[in-house]
Amino acid sequence: MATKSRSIGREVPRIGGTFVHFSVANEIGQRIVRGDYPPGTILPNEAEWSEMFGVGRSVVREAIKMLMAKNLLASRPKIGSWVEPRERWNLLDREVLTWYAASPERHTFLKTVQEFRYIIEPEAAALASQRRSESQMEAISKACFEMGTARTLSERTAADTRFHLAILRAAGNELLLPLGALIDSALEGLFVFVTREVNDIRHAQDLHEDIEKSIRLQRPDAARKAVRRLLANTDAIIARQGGGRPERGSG
Amino acid sequence: MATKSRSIGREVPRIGGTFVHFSVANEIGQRIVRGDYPPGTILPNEAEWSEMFGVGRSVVREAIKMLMAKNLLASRPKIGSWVEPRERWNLLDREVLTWYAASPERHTFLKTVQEFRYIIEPEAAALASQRRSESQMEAISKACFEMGTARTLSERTAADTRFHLAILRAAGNELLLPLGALIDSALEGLFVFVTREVNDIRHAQDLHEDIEKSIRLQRPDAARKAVRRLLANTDAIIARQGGGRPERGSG
DNA sequence: CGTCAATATATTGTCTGATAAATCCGATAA
DNA sequence: TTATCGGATTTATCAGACAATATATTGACG
Repeated sequence: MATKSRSIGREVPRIGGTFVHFSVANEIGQRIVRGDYPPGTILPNEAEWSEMFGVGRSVVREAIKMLMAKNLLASRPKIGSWVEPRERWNLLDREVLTWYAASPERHTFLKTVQEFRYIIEPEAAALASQRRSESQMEAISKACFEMGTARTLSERTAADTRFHLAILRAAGNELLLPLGALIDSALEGLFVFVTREVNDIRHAQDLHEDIEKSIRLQRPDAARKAVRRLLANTDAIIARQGGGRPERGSG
Repeated sequence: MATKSRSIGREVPRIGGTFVHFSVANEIGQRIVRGDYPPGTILPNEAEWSEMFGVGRSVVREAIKMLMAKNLLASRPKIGSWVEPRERWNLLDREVLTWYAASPERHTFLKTVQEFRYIIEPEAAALASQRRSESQMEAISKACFEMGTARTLSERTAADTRFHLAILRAAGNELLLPLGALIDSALEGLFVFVTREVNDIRHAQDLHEDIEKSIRLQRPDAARKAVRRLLANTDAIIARQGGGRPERGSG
């Protein structure tokens, strides 16, 4: 026997922490969202997963429980586990979003997220204009400033994320906070589209500063409109760079 | 010894299905959201939960994994499990919402949800006006009609929920679907406030029909405004009935 | 007496094996 | 043909063990 199970976890790519059940949940979750197992499909049973990944059954079970908590699947004795209909998925869950963003449908994902941002962010900015505390304003301004002085693209994206998150926070409605994950994955997904043209960067920065100013001056309506302009600009960049590649489905 | 563990599960109230780990997750999750264990608190360890609820350790672990998936807690060897900062909670998760709605802070919850609905629902209705298919329109109209003909209050609430859900669906953005849980718990929480006055019911029904009509006639702007009127009406009812009881915090 | 390193200890992480419960499916009988 | 019963499969749950890890204590050394 010897090193029978020493290769554990080599099969499944390690992700957060080094805990095996996380990796397993990640792997199975990703497969589901990616479409490997369409809704209604009966998944491999626990013993099969266990052997497939080279981990104990308890690990598989805990991973499955995590996915059940996100409504990606459900299970019953004698039946096994099956993928839930897409309607039931907790799409707004951070990890599910990440898996979606990494799936073949990432273009659809990006489009959907962008549209969703049009719903959320203008109102969030408007609320922030009315409610932001001084320290919240500072956080917003700081992130905006750091966007301008960032030296690398990823630094800029990080500051960009902080900026939008700070606005959500300042809006003073805690239900908005989980949507930070959304913006997070959106900006990350946008990364490839983002232009390096100096003029475009300058313009984008101006648009961000418009938002910052509106919130600072406590002008909800101006903030709303400024956010819409920023989103429209982003859409334009996506269309310009990614427009040549038609997606399957509704052309 | 004899019936040592025969009383299993009697300790913890059974909820969904009859599965013990669900009940345990429910109990612990509810306690956390309710505030029994404030963020940062180290929770009882697995052995203690196990004994406390009279269930096996694996059940406790699976329950904890479910709560970890909702970002309510995290854990490390030697440390134990601790409650995550509220900012990280997946507040938009169906079960978390349910626990929140049942907590002592349910009034705050209701206020927050109502405000959130102002952000989401007008835009959802506007999108639905533009995109609804015929069958989606049918679902909306049917729910609206059934609200009018409902004979009991709970029947009416059920139809009300179906109505708002159908609009979300018709909006054609899948990220909106998880928010159905939000509306669900909102209407359930509103139940106690809802008036039985015939005039009020008549008025509320008119407001719903305005929305239905706007979507049917594909008038986004009218739909948006109609939804805002409905929400304002709801707010007024809450204020009228619950206004006498001042909440702690910002009066 | 103070600082640093080794060690003890407590807790989760993981594995293994066994029993219980639930449900589907087929066989058997009316 | 139908209804009932039993077998088989899968998850649900329990139990006990060892591994990994991080805190806390303790001891040695300066």
